[in-house]
Amino acid sequence: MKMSGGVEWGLHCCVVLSGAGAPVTAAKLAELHDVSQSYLAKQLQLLSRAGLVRSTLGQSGGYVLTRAANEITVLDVVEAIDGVEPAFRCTEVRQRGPMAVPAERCDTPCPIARTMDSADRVWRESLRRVTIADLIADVNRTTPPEILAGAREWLRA
Amino acid sequence: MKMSGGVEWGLHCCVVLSGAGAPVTAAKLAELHDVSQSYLAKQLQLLSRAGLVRSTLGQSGGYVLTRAANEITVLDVVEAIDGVEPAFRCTEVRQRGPMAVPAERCDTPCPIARTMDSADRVWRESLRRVTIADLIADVNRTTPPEILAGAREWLRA
DNA sequence: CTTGACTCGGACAACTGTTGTCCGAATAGA
DNA sequence: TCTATTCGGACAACAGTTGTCCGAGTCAAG
Repeated sequence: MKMSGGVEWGLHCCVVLSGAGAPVTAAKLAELHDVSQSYLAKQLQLLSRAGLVRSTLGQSGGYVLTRAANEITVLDVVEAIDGVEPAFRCTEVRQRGPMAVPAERCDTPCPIARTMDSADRVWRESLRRVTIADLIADVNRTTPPEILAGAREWLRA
Repeated sequence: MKMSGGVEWGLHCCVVLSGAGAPVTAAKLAELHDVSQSYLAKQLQLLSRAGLVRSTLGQSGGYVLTRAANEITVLDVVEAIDGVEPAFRCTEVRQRGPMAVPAERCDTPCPIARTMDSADRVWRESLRRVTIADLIADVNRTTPPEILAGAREWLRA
């Protein structure tokens, strides 16, 4: 089980976008994070489709967050890039084979599916509790101020 | 993000093995669940490596649980088949690019990684709370008794 | 004790999904 | 009007998972 690597990039991009007041291009975001520009563009498309960022075309265009940082949860980004499908999907094994349980007796979901579903729910709930604003606060607290200022300046240029 | 489909099979096998007193062959388990015999064998190998089941060779051989059903958690099976690696892996983007944070200033993990780690922990904790015995109790409560008896008989034959 | 048939175990392909790249359509500014 | 610059979706390469096979080892019966 592996989450898409684009989730990490997407979250970093949201943090950066929140700090910059003006639109930032995909190329700049890619260079800043030292990742493939073309591939990061795809992740930004996913964020755009999900309505988390808005893109403006032409000169001096780029990406901007559509909401305030404290209105965007980590779960929003994860689901936008990695999808909303739960990791476990019940295939109803109990309805197959020589000792199959008839479908009309399967009104309640399989206990295995229920267990997985419950775990998935607490996982998502945990991610929903953290917002981009929380991440930013943590970054501001743990990274040297001169680097933060440098990054802000580098983005402007 | 998608969990290996073998996890579902492995859990069903554990439930069945717990009910049968004698060793059950991979072929029988595959036929009972109507899944590929060769592929299920691989999942059983993983369970064997993890020490959850013990295999006996030769005639009248097969698989048996090594512990009582209430001593095996769902998480045990998930980690045996799907691996113990967390879904999210931090690639330390902050240490890359033109505004890289020097490694010696990165003693605390990235807030993104911390968030993901925390979610992963509650997910695993949720799965650890449920044992095979719990699943069996649920199955016994929700499936028609005649089918349970039939399956037990079918396994013996 | 010999034989024989049956078991699991690891090595070998096929396939789906993710990762990565490219060029065209559309846009804002000069 | 024109040009430079932007994003967006279509096109390959790679990896991991899924699926299959045959050989080594083992127990039971004769």
